Amino acid sequence: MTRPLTQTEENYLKAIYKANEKTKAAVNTNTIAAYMKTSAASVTDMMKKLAQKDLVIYERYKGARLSPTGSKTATSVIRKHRLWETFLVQKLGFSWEEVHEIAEELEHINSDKLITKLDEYLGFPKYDPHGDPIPSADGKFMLREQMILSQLDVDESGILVGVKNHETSFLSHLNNLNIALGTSILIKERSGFDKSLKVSVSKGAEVVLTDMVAKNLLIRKS
Amino acid sequence: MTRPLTQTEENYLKAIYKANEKTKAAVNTNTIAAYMKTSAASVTDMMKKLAQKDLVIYERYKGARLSPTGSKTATSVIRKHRLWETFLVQKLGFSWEEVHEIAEELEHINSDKLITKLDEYLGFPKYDPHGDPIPSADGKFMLREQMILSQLDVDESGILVGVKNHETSFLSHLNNLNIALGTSILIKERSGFDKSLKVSVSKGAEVVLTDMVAKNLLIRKS
DNA sequence: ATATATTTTTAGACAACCCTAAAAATATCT
DNA sequence: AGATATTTTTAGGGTTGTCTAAAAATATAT
Repeated sequence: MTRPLTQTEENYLKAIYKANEKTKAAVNTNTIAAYMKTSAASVTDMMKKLAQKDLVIYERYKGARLSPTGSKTATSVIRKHRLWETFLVQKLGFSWEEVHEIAEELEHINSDKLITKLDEYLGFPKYDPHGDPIPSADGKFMLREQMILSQLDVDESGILVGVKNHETSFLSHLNNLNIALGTSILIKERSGFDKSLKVSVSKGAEVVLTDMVAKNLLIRKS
Repeated sequence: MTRPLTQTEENYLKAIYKANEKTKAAVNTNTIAAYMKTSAASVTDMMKKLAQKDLVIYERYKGARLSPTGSKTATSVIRKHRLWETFLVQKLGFSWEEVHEIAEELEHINSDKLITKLDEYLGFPKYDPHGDPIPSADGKFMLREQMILSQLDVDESGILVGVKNHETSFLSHLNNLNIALGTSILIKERSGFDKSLKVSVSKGAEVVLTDMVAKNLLIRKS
């Protein structure tokens, strides 16, 4: 009788997943606490519990990594999150900065059939409204060539395929600049002083992007 | 700082709502316990808590009724449940006996905007896939003339507009008989012995309905 | 390498929701 | 009305997930 995980447990797994996506090294207690906006003590408690359920590999004072099962679970939650975000934007007409919070709730709904049907209904999307890849049912991510806008040279151009920052304020800022997924961006000038870029957006309006913005834009060179 | 209700609290309110829909009288502790599949002791605890939050009017040993706020909340949860059921059937292609459980989870997602947009996406449906009325955002139900199939006389006919029983087994039974919402049913014969009915379905096949089935079919006379 | 700072764990406690068993209140029967 | 049966509440306790404060382990600095 393996009972389903609680939302909290799923969120811890997701936090660990996101924290070590690249490194695969063990994640600190404090790092998890920051992700979860909770205390280190609570994290320790939860790591013991998740380790006992074989979802996490945990050594005291050394941090935690996901077990294969834990990793599969985390990926499945991310899949659900991104499919729901896609639904909210494509079908219900939400804008990309509104959907994260709602999807944080929807991702915990428990029904494989629901997700299978939702995926089908959406036409098996490979990327969500922020350009993040949607893992397939067996946990595989679609990878793509991408680079950060700040790495482009003057006179080079790219198409926006993703964003590294998902905060509402950042996404709204892009809305104001008329920058969305698929928008083409051509670098016109780079300031030697603060690295800010003058770019032309969709072969039209010229706008200035601070380096802080440019660092968060993922593009495919065009 | 009114924090949102927990799923459990919402489910208790829904249970009280359903238990006294007609009578409006106070609901027994044991009745609520049966609905919630929990112990009477737990119900007493919860009633104290809900009374303290002004969601329920509760007198010890006398049972509970919903306060205006409690009633509004219960109605809103029912609205969400029925809209999600409609979505699952109409958009994702679920069959009517599969959707209740999933909607039990979806009904607790917290976003007014989500429900507003879902309602619009579905074309402001007035009835869910079981024929139950979907309350409007301000809590009003669309009422309709309806009667129970067993009340019809021989040679009278009606259109199925709802079902009183929502169990999977009952709904599957209707599927097997080719009876769905909108199906027209004409009474051909009534047995004097066990009140079973011989009916013709959609002006075609003749089938026999036991009284137990006929009692659970809501029809509009045609 | 020893002291200091940081990180992590343990200890003890609280809130939400659940339980069983016993006590109290109410209802029913004769 | 008195006895019995039923319903409801109280008492005491368990689990999950949270917290703060103190103790223990590890890392850093001089």
